[in-house]
Amino acid sequence: MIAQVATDQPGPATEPAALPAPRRTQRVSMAHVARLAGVSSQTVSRVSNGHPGVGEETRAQVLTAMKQLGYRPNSAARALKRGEFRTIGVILFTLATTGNIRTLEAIATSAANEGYAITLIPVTAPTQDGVRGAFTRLGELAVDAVIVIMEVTLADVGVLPLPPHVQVVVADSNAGDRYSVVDTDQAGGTREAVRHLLDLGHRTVWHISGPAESFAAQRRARAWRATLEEAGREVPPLAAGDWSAESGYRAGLLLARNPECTAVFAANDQMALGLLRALHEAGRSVPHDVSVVGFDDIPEAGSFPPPLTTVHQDFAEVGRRCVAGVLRKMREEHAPERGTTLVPTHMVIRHSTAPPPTAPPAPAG
Amino acid sequence: MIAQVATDQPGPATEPAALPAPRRTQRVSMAHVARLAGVSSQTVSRVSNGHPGVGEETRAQVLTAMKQLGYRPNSAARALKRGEFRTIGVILFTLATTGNIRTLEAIATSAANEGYAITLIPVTAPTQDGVRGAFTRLGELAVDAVIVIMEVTLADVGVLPLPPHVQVVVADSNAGDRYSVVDTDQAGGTREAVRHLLDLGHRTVWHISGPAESFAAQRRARAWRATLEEAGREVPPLAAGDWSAESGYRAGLLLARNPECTAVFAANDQMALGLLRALHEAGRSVPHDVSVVGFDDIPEAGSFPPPLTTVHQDFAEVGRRCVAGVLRKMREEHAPERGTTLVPTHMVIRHSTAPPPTAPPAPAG
DNA sequence: GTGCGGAATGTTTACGTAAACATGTTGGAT
DNA sequence: ATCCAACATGTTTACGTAAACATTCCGCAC
Repeated sequence: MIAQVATDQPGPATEPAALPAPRRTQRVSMAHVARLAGVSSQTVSRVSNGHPGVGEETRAQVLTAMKQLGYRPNSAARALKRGEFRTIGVILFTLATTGNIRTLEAIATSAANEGYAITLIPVTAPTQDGVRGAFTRLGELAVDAVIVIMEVTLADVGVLPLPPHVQVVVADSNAGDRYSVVDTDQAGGTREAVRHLLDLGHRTVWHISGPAESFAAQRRARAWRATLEEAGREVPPLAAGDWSAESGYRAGLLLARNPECTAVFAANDQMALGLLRALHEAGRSVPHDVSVVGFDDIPEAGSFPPPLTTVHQDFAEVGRRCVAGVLRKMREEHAPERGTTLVPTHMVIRHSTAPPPTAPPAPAG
Repeated sequence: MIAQVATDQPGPATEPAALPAPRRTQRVSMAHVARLAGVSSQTVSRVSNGHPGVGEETRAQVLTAMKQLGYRPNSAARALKRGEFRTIGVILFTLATTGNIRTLEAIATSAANEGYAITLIPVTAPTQDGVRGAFTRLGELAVDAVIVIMEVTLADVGVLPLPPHVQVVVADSNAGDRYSVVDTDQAGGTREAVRHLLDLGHRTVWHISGPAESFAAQRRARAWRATLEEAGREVPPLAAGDWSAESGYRAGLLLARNPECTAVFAANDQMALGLLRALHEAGRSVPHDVSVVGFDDIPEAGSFPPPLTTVHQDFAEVGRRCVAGVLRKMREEHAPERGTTLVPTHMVIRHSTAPPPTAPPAPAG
């Protein structure tokens, strides 16, 4: 039963001349190491896991044998025995948006710090089938817990069909009543942005929103409206974008024609970029004629013409909290806690905002 | 031995009132399904894997039992038995660059199509320790093959310390003599870009390069130089950037002061954006005074002021080829093929390029 | 000297699945 | 009536690991 091996000792650069031996079954197992070291496989296991109760000399022998054979623990067997994979699945709909990417990166980093690996489960279509497919695969996947980055309202799904026994944390969603949700404080950030423009003396603030299906876009638009209403300002018609710079440009072309419009809050930096181009082409200077605020603070924002005032999101913190949350849930087993955790934002003021052309020194009336 | 279960039947919404039963061991196995369906576990296995030779009626019974118990195959056991995980590991150094992200996305998509999942292995530091750490984890990870996205020269590593029995494909590297490498045709794309500017009548082309450690940056810079030399043009001093828009801006401030400089090739679109801002601030109009070409064709490029002429990379194709390559290697076992596959680029001509101010109708002399 | 505790190591077993092999059952050809 | 395919299903076993339990050996207290 142990025979098969031999062939494969990964010795130092013994390039096999012509036909390499038939491979496949020749993984080195504890049994091989044990045989070579002249001990039982249990002892190898103990050494491999750093358990105490192994003699100094024996341990050294085993270590040598392991190195010599190039032994690698078999994670499948290990997972089977232990009942856990030390892996977190991440379900997301696209890697095309800045937010998702940065959240993913942060999740990967924090997970790595905790000794967990990340398995990516892309969902092709944001439909019931798409999600169901992802979760079906997921159910069979080597994963202990799942983080769903669900930035979009599902076309035809009310509830996520989650597999049993897998803990879930959702980033960027409104499912706080059903799952644990970690999200950026969209409302807070938006409020800051709008207030900043109002405080500069603008009568009101226009808005280019993200796509209607996006939770973040919805929340930013709602908070924009609410902030204006609270301040007793007129709420101008909303320009609907789709996150892309191109859509910001198109919205900007309209806005640029309206001399009333002196302050615009774009729901993300890319659309702000498109807006900037539209304003530039229309001959309206930023920030002298029109002030612009974005959202996200992408790395390029500081190099826009002109450098963009925007709302900075702490994606790293979102990632950290997602991982922490999911691990806590795993360990505590019970109490499938729900509710939403908000990660605060802060404004980065650069050169795309200024008082309006006819700057009234006191708050307008 | 089968006892443990019972507690957990995920029946339709039977919300347990107060304390949920102690969990952990109660995963539903084939044995449970078999018992409920009144068959042997082997029959369950056959149904689960869609093997033939199971009676219609029996199959239906088993299916019912599976649904009723919420059975999920245990991937650890499956992997252990089959000797494969149906998972590909992806090692990368950062998710901060457009190229990496888009390649990753493409890899994830193609892998999913092939029924493979993706495990992310971020390397924190591009040093020997960092890489070694990643590969150590990797060795214990549930992965059948690895794709390395190595866009950067390792500070202190000559050769990748790869674990045995794991097939590898490298994206974006110069390790073609050691591994299979899939890369964008950097040289071809650069040549096109430079020739485009030359053909418009510019005497020569300036270059803002990426960071020195980046393979792609190296290759783009080299091809730029080579193309100019082939055409017998003067090679202006190279401006070194670091991919960021900010660095493009800094380089642009210098370039803008030089009236000789009428055409610039930036090694990526972000730097081109910074350059655009610098030129704009310096009062030099694009494309009338200066022509600019970027590289990558990021989604925003079409919305730059002005829309950027750039070299489009087919990241999806890179991803597809990486996955295809690594799977082929796995299946064919033998012949660890090496060499580099190049994915072609194509130019996207927008509005940032035009003939030079003093447009000579014939090729300049 | 006897016995007992504890350290070092070995043996058994189970994790859940699926290949390989074994058994049983049916119906059609002879 | 008999026998043998062909099919449906059951039984055994192994994958590599690690917990639980068993054994051996030593030294020290009495």
